[in-house]
Amino acid sequence: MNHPKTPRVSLGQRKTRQRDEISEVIRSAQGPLTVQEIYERTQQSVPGLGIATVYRTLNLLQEAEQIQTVILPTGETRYEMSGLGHHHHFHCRSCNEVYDLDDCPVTVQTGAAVGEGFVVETHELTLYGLCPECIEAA
Amino acid sequence: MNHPKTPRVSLGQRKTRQRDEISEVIRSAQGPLTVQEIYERTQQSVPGLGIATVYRTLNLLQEAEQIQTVILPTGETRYEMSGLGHHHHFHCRSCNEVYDLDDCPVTVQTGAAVGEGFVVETHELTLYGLCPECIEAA
DNA sequence: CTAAATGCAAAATCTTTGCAGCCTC
DNA sequence: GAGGCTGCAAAGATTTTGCATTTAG
Repeated sequence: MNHPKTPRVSLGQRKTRQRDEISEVIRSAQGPLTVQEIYERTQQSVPGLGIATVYRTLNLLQEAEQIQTVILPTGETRYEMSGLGHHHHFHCRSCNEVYDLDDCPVTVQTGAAVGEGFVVETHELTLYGLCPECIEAA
Repeated sequence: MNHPKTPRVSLGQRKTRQRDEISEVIRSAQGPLTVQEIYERTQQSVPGLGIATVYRTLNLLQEAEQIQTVILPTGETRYEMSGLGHHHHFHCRSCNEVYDLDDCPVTVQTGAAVGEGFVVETHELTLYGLCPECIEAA
């Protein structure tokens, strides 16, 4: 019996500086970030990192359910780590910063709010206003 | 004194079939429509109407505050007539149809939900689930 | 070494804009 | 008629993809 070269069936992904840094930037943020923010922040530790790599990595992390997309009612797309549980966001209209909310102020009276026959499974909420820093600065 | 030709200062916009139809399509919808939906529906009464005209008219109507943009948490941009008052939307995850809600199930406890120092001025809510037709079809 | 990951640039989307001809007013 | 409006096509903006090269394992 001969020794067939073990066919390396490596399905796993590789660990790279780029991916590590992109993950880290998202993980250490206090709220969801835009692609541009992620791109700019990763430049500091991994100069030359391409925007395509950011997009590719974001899609990967999303499929791996390590991060999730947050699309604000303004149309702005942002990314944050998943596993934060049910929560919503506060969007400061002055500095544009987005904060995570701990509480959910929504109580959905299933039929009432919509009309008979609708089944509400989930909801998305975004609050707008001014954050403490912008109020102070005003 | 001579008679200078009265300079026609017509700042107003003109009434055209295209604009009429785009307005009408939005006004007669039961919920916010996508650009494609508006485009397709107008083709029926005004064949040849270009997509650029749809975009231009949507921007016009928006500046005139006759319609407003609705961006769903999926990233889908839709348009609906304004003057509907404070309301939210129900998005059917099966047929993708969007319905207007009459009731607002959100009671924001200003400080509580966010933390001290935040001032909540407004909010956006989208409910997800199944509409009556899709439940029936299931 | 081998194949996955990267960076660059080209391609694919979606939306806006320039321009010649058309149509309101 | 004059100037706004339209349709077409080109230009932007954003995200994805192809490919040669680099790099992790």
